[in-house]
Amino acid sequence: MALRHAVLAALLDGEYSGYQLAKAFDIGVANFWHALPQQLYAELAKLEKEGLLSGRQVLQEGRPNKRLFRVTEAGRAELEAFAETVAKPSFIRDDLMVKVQAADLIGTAAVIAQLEERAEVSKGKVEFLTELLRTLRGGAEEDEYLRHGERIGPYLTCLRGVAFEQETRDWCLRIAAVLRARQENRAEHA
Amino acid sequence: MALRHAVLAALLDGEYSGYQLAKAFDIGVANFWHALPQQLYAELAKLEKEGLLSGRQVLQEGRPNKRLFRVTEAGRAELEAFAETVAKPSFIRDDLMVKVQAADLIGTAAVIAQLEERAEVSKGKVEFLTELLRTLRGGAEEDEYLRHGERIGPYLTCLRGVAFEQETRDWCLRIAAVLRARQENRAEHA
DNA sequence: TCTGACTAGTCACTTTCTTGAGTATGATGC
DNA sequence: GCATCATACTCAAGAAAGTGACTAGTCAGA
Repeated sequence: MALRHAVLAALLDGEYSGYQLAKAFDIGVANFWHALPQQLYAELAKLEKEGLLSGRQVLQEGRPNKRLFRVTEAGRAELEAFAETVAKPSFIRDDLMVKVQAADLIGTAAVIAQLEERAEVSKGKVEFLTELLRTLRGGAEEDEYLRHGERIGPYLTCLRGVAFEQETRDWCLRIAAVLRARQENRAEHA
Repeated sequence: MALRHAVLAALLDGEYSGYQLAKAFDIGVANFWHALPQQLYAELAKLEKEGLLSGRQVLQEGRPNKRLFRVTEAGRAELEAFAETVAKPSFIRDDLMVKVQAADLIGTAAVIAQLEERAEVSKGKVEFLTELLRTLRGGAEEDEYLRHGERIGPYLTCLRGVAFEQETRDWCLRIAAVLRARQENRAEHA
């Protein structure tokens, strides 16, 4: 049971449909939790059945109807209890790093290309998240916002997201350069 | 199919038993792939059956016998093919960040304590990994090692691990301070 | 002498995740 | 005019991962 808490935490900020929640997971929540839309729909249904969320149907014209969910008092209590439990260590899985681990014993050309591609993606995310941070804090300075803003949770996780993506970008570029240099070096000595 | 490649990449550095592999996963591989011993044993068996690994029994005295595995030519080819496929985006899950996301709508005392605890853990990892890096590069300077070292894959992923843990530590301490300040602020105005 | 940690695994069960497809409507772009 | 994208989901099957318990001998320390 783990996704449930990520969903509850994401829904604290308002009423969302499964579809909107999936978007939110792509944008902000992705900084600390990865999940596919199908999982979210399933989890929402389960949480509603358990009374941690309440859903209501919203009829729409010109587009499909939707169900909006909000966290119930029981849901909030569940999160509260979760916050007290010991946190598991953070969990990472990254294909690209597996490839880098193997790098000198397999061909590196493809890996270099992928590192540079990932660096580009991360750069895009940094820009996007930086903009998102600006939006979240409104006109305020960061320090001011962190001291007196009402809802800083999403801002804080987003800060971490920016740092992570920045790190990713730097690392990818550095490693790509290292591998490229070795490739050239080998070519010279061949 | 994903753990298999992490296992193959980890085994490139020599012959390991399942038990040793589990250790390796705790130390270096944990920087990019998380897996439990039971999964590893199961995966080793599967990979052997498919011919990507070959295992041999080693009889021991004073302790249980063990099976050592090495990557076969087919295994290397599999990794080679894997390196060419597009890498999935990195996959993160972190309980602690879920708690921070919810932070201002639930009690923060426990979260602050956990942030500080995690910061300590990360500090320990930074120290450990920094030492590991020193060992890996022998007496050489980093630049020199990266240019001419024979096997730099594990070093490169380890570099990333250090950066990640350092980042984690900084973030945890900063967020803990922010949350603490808000707590005190509220107490004053109450 | 007993406890607990280390080595070296195995087995069974359950939950979770991923993959891939299907449904339906409206708007937007070429 | 057709294709594709956006909204808004649902379903099923299969692969992967996680949980917990169990075996069994050795060695070090209280």
